Amino acid sequence: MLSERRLEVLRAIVQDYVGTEEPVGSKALTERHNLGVSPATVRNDMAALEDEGFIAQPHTSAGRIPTEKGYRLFVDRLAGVKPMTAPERRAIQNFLDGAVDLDDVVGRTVRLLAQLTRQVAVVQYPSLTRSTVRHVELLSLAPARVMLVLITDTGRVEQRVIDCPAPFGETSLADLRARLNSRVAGRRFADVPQLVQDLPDAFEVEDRGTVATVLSTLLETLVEEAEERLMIGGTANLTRFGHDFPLTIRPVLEALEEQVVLLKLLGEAGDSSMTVRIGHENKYEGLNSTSVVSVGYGSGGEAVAKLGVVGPTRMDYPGTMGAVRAVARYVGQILAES
Amino acid sequence: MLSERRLEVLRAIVQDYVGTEEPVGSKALTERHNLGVSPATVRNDMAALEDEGFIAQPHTSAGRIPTEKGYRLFVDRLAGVKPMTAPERRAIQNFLDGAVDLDDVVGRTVRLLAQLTRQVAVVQYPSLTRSTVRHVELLSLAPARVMLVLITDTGRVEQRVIDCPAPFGETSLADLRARLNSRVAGRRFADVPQLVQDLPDAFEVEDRGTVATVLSTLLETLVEEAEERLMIGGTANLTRFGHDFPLTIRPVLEALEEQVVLLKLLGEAGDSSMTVRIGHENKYEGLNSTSVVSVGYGSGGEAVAKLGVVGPTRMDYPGTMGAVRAVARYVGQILAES
DNA sequence: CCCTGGCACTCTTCGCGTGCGAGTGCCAGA
DNA sequence: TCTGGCACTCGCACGCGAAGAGTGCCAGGG
Repeated sequence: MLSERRLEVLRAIVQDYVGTEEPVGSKALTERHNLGVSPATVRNDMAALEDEGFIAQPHTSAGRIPTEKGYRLFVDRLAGVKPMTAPERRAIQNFLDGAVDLDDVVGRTVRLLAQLTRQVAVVQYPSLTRSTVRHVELLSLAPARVMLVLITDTGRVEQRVIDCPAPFGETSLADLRARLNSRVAGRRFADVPQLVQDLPDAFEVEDRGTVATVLSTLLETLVEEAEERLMIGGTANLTRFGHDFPLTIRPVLEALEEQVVLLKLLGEAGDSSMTVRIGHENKYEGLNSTSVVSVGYGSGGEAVAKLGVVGPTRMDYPGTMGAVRAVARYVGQILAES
Repeated sequence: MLSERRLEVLRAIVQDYVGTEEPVGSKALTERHNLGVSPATVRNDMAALEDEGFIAQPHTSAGRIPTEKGYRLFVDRLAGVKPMTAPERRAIQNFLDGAVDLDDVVGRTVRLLAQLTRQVAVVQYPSLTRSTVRHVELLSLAPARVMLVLITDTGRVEQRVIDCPAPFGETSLADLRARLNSRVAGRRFADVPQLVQDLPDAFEVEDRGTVATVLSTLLETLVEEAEERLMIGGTANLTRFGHDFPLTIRPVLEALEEQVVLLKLLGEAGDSSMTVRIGHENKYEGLNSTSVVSVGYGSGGEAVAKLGVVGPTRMDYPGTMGAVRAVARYVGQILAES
């Protein structure tokens, strides 16, 4: 078991290393933090911490740097979430408030997050599966051609053009539109299939084929578009990554281009609560030298999507977590308002 | 005036340097290309080329590398466009043929181009200034809250939530919807402002404020929508850039995130014909160490947008130009089909 | 039992001098 | 106008030594 002071030493090491990016030695530690003990004592503690695998030496005559296990302990037990200052919060709110539509909200969020954390930001579009239907619109383009427009409560809009098996009158269309909306408006996507199951029965025989086509297109759209989208930004911050550039940065850029990888990454990260994945805790090996801080955000109490940042394992965890949490909150508010 | 052989020497220098990334000396040149003359002669030619500013020496005892002026001459007079091989062309076509919608076409194009050229690819979405309005939908969310949904003939959908100055009844809403659509459906974006100008006059006094608000939001949306979008990809290829990483790569990443910069860049590049901008020919200084190869593409004879790649000035110009041209052609075909 | 000061030891880093080699410029001759 | 020869310049890799940072260990004191 590690004594209180040893944990304190670990915290000090992490903080210093994150600040300076250089291995930290016992003497420097006692000077920068008043631990109340001598360098020699700190050395003993460091030896113990190294035995436990929380810190390591790059080479024999260098100071210590935290291991992934060390960061893990730091995040779990030693560090809180650093709250944003009032001006920062105001700035966040102001910046997000100007958004005109969902794309804009996501775009602003990603820029904001990248700027606040000085790292790469990733923002997932509100998921369709967890959204509710605000409205379904049907437009007649031609006698046997209908456009289906699906609008979610988070502001996402999807549309499809449907070729009907038979001409479909305006009145039937209006009827279908009304019935459809009365059933699904305000309901969750997941529930839609059951809700519309028996809908064709309410129509004349000659219209049933068209109604069925429209419904199946609707369901199809729900499935297809449930496929998540996301936006990334702040890749220029990758240049602050480290010294051994090409090797570190390349796989990260590759991972960032593989949206599938990122979506899986965000998906794996628990529920809506804040998740920190450090180094090899990330399954995708291109991201083994990075940490990912993510959190769910949503318009109501429940998360509709995730956002987060990707940065070096050596990152300012409390600050990053604070920024991520704050941004998620305000984005949730913005979405709830619209 | 430069003799034929000297141009030949320049071409050889560019080719070798692009291949090896190392300054090329007179001896190596005579060995790798059979110029039919001795190294000493080549040295004289090199001295002349250097006097003219086409090549330079990094340091006294090193070989020569092309200057931007040298690349310019190479591109203008010494190099053709290397055509794609038949298998390559087939691969391009196959890859693009699978696209299901516009987003997919652009996404595939950007990936393809990045892969073919091993550089950063930029693809602009087809310009919307020539688009027409397919339908305008108005939905009542609350007594004084309306959602505007705009659908274009290219399949793009934009929506805005509008807070009305006064409550707006369902019948008024239906009236506005009908009048609006009868005027603007099928018309070009550019014509919409005049078409709706006198629309408020047709309504009761108490509704005019709301109608005006809706219209101004519509016009605003049209303007925003017409603003071009683009997609980039292959940023991981930036790692192949050179040795002095952080300094070179950072401004490029920053430029790539500034879509405005890129749009301007593509916009400046002449009409639809292939344009090559080398180093400082790019106005934006973050891209001063890069070359941009771009070309217009379109479904018919006319270009609707541009695409291209951003790479180091030391790039394989003939190959890159060949790939860019080929991809642009096939994308044009795909768009024409759909 | 834990903390402390001291001390010897280990490595990395940096500066410096040297030799090597690639590449050049110039010149005289064909 | 081209060619071979030759002296010259420099960047770079290498080896060496000094400096410095940091450690581990040990004996002594609270």
